[in-house]
Amino acid sequence: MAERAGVGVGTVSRVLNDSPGVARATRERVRAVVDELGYRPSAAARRLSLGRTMTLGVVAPFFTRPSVVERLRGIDDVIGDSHYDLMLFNVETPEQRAAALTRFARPDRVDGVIVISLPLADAEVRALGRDGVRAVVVDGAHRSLPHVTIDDVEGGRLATRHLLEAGHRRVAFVGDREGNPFGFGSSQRRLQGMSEVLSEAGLELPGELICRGPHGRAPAHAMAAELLALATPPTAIFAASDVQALGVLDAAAEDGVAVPGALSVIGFDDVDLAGAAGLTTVRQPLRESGRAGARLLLSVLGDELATVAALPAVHLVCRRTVGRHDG
Amino acid sequence: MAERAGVGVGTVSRVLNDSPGVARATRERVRAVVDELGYRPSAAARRLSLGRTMTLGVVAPFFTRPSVVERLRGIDDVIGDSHYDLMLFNVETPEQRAAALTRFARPDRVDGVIVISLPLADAEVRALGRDGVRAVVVDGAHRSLPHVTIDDVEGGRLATRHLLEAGHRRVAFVGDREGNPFGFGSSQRRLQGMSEVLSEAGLELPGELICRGPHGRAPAHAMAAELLALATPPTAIFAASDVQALGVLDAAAEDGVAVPGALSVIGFDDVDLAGAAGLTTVRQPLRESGRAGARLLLSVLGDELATVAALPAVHLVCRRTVGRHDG
DNA sequence: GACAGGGTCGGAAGCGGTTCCAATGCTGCA
DNA sequence: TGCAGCATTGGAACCGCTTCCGACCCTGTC
Repeated sequence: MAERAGVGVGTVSRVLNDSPGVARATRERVRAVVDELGYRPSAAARRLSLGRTMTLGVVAPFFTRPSVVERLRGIDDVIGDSHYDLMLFNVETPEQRAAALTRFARPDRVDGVIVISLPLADAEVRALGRDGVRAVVVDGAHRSLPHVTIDDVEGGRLATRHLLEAGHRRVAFVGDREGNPFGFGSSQRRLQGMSEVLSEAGLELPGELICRGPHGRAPAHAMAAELLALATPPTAIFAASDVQALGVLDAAAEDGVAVPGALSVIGFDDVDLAGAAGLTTVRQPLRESGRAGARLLLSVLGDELATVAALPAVHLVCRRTVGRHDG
Repeated sequence: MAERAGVGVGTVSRVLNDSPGVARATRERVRAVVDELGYRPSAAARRLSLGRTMTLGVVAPFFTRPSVVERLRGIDDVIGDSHYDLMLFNVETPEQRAAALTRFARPDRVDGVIVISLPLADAEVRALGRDGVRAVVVDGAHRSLPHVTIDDVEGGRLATRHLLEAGHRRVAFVGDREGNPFGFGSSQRRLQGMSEVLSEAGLELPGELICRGPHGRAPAHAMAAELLALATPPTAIFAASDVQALGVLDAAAEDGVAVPGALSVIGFDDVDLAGAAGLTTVRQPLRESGRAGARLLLSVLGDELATVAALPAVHLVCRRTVGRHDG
């Protein structure tokens, strides 16, 4: 913006930023020249000068999980309406995980990050704080970080009670491996809710009925196949996610086990896939959690006074994969 | 990086960028100090100085279409391994569409953009060129832009032939509205393939069997309901996307029309949902198209000599929604 | 021994904004 | 009429990096 408007650089800057202290006439003249020239200030220069990037990052085990996509939608709902740009960092390997924190989540790139489904170590959180990168966690928690989570334990209870009410007594669990670097404490907590309900009902949960492995449809398929091959196979399986429930369904189909006739299956999340597959599941507010996380980050950054509304509670969505069992 | 290493700023820069002209001893000394101090150069300053952002943008009607998510996966596969950051811009309204081009796709934010499923006007392409923002198009085409597309017409033929071979003679089409600002020439081209095959077979395609409306499951549901309410309803429906096919399935379920007994349905894309719903569909290489688009952009930017491999051709995936019709 | 020329290196300028401070012009009041 | 004080404005300094140019040191050559 050559000072073709006949004013100083300072004045142009003030006009563009709606800063006070510019006479109305001047302001209008500058504006006229600005859109006559189609002038757009350089975001790059602005970032350097301001020391803020006006960019927010999302770090997530991204495309491998439909639940994450749904959360991203929620995040975009909010960020899209703000003045921030949205940057993505996908994590699928330990190297990427490290890179996300050391190279991507830095103040010269982003003002803040939303971390999805990734447990953060204390040292990592400290590093973030030291660098001045604000962070919030979605589907996870850290003592010193704002976070949004759902009641996974309750979700586990809901699912299990539903199975029990349908008459099942021998139910198995298929979930994520504990303590993996990309984990999912959530899987473990869902199992916990399950255990609670089971033991309240005076039922056993033998180790052979607890399967944990890598996330994904195929691994779940394999685990379910083992369950079905047991001398006394379970009559119902609770999967810690819909994707895994689909894997269980695959195994049942392969073995010719009727669902819900011979085997009942219940999932968790209620992603689109679950609806299409007619899967009974525990619904968690995925998109809303993304929105809440984004709002949280904006408010931490001081950009929004907005209150972050409470998330809807988890609840059961009954479809066609749970049937009565009278044993 | 205070010049604690006892060298000038120029030297530090040269070391960090592996530029020549630095004595090996000096280079090593600087490197030592760098990681002793945990020093990281500021991306913001670098961008300003370089005049490049080392950031790539994706502009897409993002979260509303699972096919787009799949393409994004492919894009991330490639960009994640490059030196570029990935920025996202979601388009769902005409305002967002305009903003994407005037505010987001600018040289101070991104070096290049991948435009997905959005038809670009000549003026828009010119503006991009003038600003020096490189662009490639995925699922779309523009005379003067590199692009990756599949053979939609052939896909339409494939689907229709399959239906014809199953004995159907009265088949309908459910697709996207023509010429919408977020369109999808692809829908139209798929219809074209359908028409070709139909007329080669000496069959009619009356206007009442061609339904076009907004993209999405619900609108497709509504359109299919109208088709089913016809005096002589179609015995098969070709939907221009899986999402729309799902909507057709919804309508059938609502009306108690058996699929594939009384109605056959075939979709397009083969997204996860299709598999879960047992939908017969035409598979297009979504993820690969994302990868190809990203490679194309990198090569346009001169960052990659990589050849962009040809995409696999579209082909039929037969599942459970197409049945024989003997009329 | 003087000098040309290559290898290294230091640091000023420049990228394009924001912001702070000083300068200017007016207004109102004593 | 003189001056304090506010509104407005211009522009230097600065953000942290890259790059270009000039300086310096050494070597080899005649």
